[in-house]
Order: sequence, then C-alpha cells, then structure tokens
Amino acid sequence: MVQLGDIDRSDPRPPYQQIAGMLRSAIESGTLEPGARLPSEAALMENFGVARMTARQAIQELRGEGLVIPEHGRGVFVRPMPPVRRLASDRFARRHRDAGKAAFIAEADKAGYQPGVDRIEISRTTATETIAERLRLPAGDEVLVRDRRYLANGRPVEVATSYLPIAIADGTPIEEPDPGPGGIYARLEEAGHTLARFSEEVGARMPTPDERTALEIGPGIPVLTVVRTAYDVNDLAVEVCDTVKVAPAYLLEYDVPAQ
Amino acid sequence: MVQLGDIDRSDPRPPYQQIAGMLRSAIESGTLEPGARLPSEAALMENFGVARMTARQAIQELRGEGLVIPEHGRGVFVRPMPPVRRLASDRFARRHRDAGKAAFIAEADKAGYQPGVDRIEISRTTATETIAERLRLPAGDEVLVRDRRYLANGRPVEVATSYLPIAIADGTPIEEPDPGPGGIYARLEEAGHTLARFSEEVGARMPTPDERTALEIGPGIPVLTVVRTAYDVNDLAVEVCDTVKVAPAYLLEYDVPAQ
DNA sequence: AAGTGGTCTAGACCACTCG
DNA sequence: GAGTGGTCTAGACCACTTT
Repeated sequence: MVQLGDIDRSDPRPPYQQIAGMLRSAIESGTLEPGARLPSEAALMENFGVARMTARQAIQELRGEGLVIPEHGRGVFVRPMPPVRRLASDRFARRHRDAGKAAFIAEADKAGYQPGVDRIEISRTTATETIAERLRLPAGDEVLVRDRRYLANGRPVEVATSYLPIAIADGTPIEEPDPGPGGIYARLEEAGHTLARFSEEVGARMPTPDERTALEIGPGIPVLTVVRTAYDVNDLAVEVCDTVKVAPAYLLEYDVPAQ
Repeated sequence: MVQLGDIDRSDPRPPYQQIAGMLRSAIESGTLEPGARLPSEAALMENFGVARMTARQAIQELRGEGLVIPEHGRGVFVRPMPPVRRLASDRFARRHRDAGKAAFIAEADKAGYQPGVDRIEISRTTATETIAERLRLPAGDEVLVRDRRYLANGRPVEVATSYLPIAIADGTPIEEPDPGPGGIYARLEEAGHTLARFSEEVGARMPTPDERTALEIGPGIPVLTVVRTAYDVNDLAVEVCDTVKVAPAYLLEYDVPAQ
C-alpha cells in the first residue's frame, strides 16, 4: 500500500485527524491520484495500530470534505473531478437559439463534452406562492411544469424545473418533452414573447437526500442553486427556471455594468 | 424532551437514518426551532433503545447537512440561520459611491443589519500566475494586496482579498487600511480610472480548514466563491477581488440581457 | 470464498460546561 | 459533581463486489 507516516502521540490532534491529514496530503500531492483506491480500513488499522472505528472516522473526515467517495464492497476512491462547465453570461444569447441550439447544447459544444438530457417530465400544477410571485400570477393559478436532468459525459450535473404560465404554454410545443430546435426559449419567441432579459438568483447549500440521489453525489458535495426568471420585451415574466447544480462542476460568469 | 417516533424495524432504512429523519422533520417543521437543543445522546439512546454510536451517527447525518452544530459540553443545537445578504447586481453602482458609501455598507443599510469590517491587512507581493492573468500583467509583477473580513451583526460572513497593480495603487489612499468614503472604487475613479464594468465568476465548494476558522463555521457549511475583476472605461483591469462567503448567508442577484 | 465497506453493540476514558 | 459531547476499543453481523 501507499507509504504513510505514523501517529504522533505528542501531537495534540487526535489520531483520526492525523490519519485523515496524511491521507489528505497524499491526495493533494497527487500520490493518490483521482480514481485511486485508498488503503482499506483493515490496512489502516494495521498500519497505524488503531481500531476500526478510528480508521473509519479518518475516512469520514475526507468524505465530509468531498475528497473521496466510498463504494460498498469495492473500496474508497479519490473523487475524480468532473469537467467544469463555465456558464458565460451570454449563454442565452439569441444567436445560439437561431442556430437551433438550446443553451445547454451550445455550451457543451464549446467546452467539448458530451451533453445529455434525461428524465424529462411534463406536468401541470397550481403555482406555489413563491412561483406565483416570481411569475407575477395570482396564487393558485395553474402552471406548466417541465422537470429534467442534465448530463455531462454521462454523469448527472444538474436538475432543473421550469414553470410557465398555462396561458403562455397552452397548446404549444413547450408542452412536449422535446420542444424542438432552440429549446423552449425559441418557442416562446415564436409565440411573440421576444425575450428581453433574465434575472438570476444564485446561492449554494448542501443537497437534500433526494438531490443527492438525482445528482448521484455523496454527502460532502455542495450544490449551486440558480433561479432564473425570463422576461419578454413587455416585461412579462414568461418562465421561472429552478436549477440545482453539482457545485464542483460549475463556474458561473456574469458581466455587471458599472452603471 | 421532544416527542419523537419509534424505530420501524420493517423500514428498509437503517435505524440511524430513521432517527436522523425524525430529527430533520422536527427541525424543518419548526418543532425544534433555530437555536434549540436537540435531545442529548443519552436521551436518544433511551428513547430509541440504541447504542450510543448509533445515536451519534444520526446526529452526524444532520451535521453533514449543516442543520445542527455541536457544542462540546453543552449539547447539539439547531443552526440559527444567519441573516441573508441579497447582493443586487447594482451593488457597485456609482450612485452608492457618490453617496460616500462602499458597496458593503450601502447594502447593509438596505437589508437592515449591522455591517463591520475587521482584520484589514495591506501588503505587496508578486502576482501569482492566475492573478497576473486576470489583471493582464506580466507574471511576477508586483501587486498591492488588500485582505479583510466582513461581519454582519458581529458574525463573520465573508473574507475578501483584492489585488491591484502597483502602478495604479502606488501612493494613493488605496494603500491605507481605510481608503476613505466610497471605498477603493471611489479612489480609483478619482485617479482617472472611471469604472466601466465588472466581470464575476461564481462557484461553490466546501471550505478549507483555514477558511472554516476565519469564517467561524463548522464542517457541513459550504462557501460561495466570487472572483470579481473591475475594468475601467479604457478596458484596463484595475482590480481583482477574490471573495469567500458563508453560503447560507448569501443570495447573489444578476441581470442578464437577452442580447 | 475472500475482501471490502455499512451498521451496530457495550463498554471505556477524556474534555468541556454549568450550577 | 453531573451532564454533555469527543475519542477510542474490540468485537459482531450484514451487504456488496470480485475472483
């Protein structure tokens, strides 16, 4: 196995933190490459002369930092970093739609990874208070809901839920799982809702258990939340899109004018 | 203590997850208010008839989600949510500087909390490759570094490091801990660098141990990273500001034109 | 079958907080 | 001193993966 040091009994840190520190160093220095297997719990017990729970606690530290992922029956592995998706502030520019590409596809082309969308679900519900407020609808109005999951190189990186007023989406391809070239924004513009601007609210938090499952991430990996509202040239809110992204896979770029 | 259910032996989830789930429900429903103490480990052992490590593992789940914070010798408490700072995309508008307010102060006034800045440190170093690239300087050029920590209601919420080319900052109040009314952006404009635009890169990750200390947060709380570059009307990069924010304390707002 | 991690038990001693 | 969480031990049985 990888050569690690020994526990220093004079070190004020408890043994499990020392072990975690040595493993962390090995990961950060590249001695343990992304995808490599950590020493097994049994190996750590023998190497450091500790009980199993102590070895596990050391690994637990690294899990909490998102550095490693355990795989039942196989071992604990150094987390391979997903490809970073840089989202430029022009990602919803009309020229991408005119070229027949939805925003996600346009950006995948540029960054050079294989995009994918699955689990598309269309439904209708009454708007929650929050959604109604953002769409400036009376609370309780019916809205179209588009749920989907985005993949990069086959790995889930984002789940998104769009809400549109029924009055706008009714009878359009927006109600279809595949809304056609350019995505739903192209369809909105065809329906006369020429888009003027978007407003985005960005936050970050730990994922809920449901989100962990959908995004296939363990605990210790935060998510970025982006709530986007699209407005047409008449300043009508035509869509609210609620997205949850695997944080390490994203960098969001924005341009802010000084005035 | 708070009344919780019992473990369901037919539930496929292990006992510790069931216990964590019940505590999570109690927190989300408000039965356990922010700041309230969770049942002690001894109480959980008795209530559910489990061993101590099982009770601890349940609490560990909630720690990983950032829902609770343990305090040695006192108990485990429901994390009080810090006041959320909504950062509007106009927070660097000139009118705020003209009113003599730095961006942080202007926004605190609006949101109604007590702002604060401490640990201001000024130094000079040679630019790292990344910083030099952002400032479009030759690698190895000297830069002015402004380090500081921001507080809201006395609690740390953000650490920020600004880098400015020496050629721009040399001999100006920007080298002082307190650069005067309107902050360093006001001084830059007085020096002829009228600001035209900012570019921001937003990401999120788990904090390093150093950042955890500086921001006084435990593990389980993610941070938002924002790297802002300021450009003047001649498209000269005049400042790069690297910030690390306590994620639950922030919501960033951006306006994106459709074209 | 052997090796891995996942869960659990029943204890122990320690450090910290509070009355 | 009593109550709290922090750390550790030495076992046990289970579920999953690989050979």
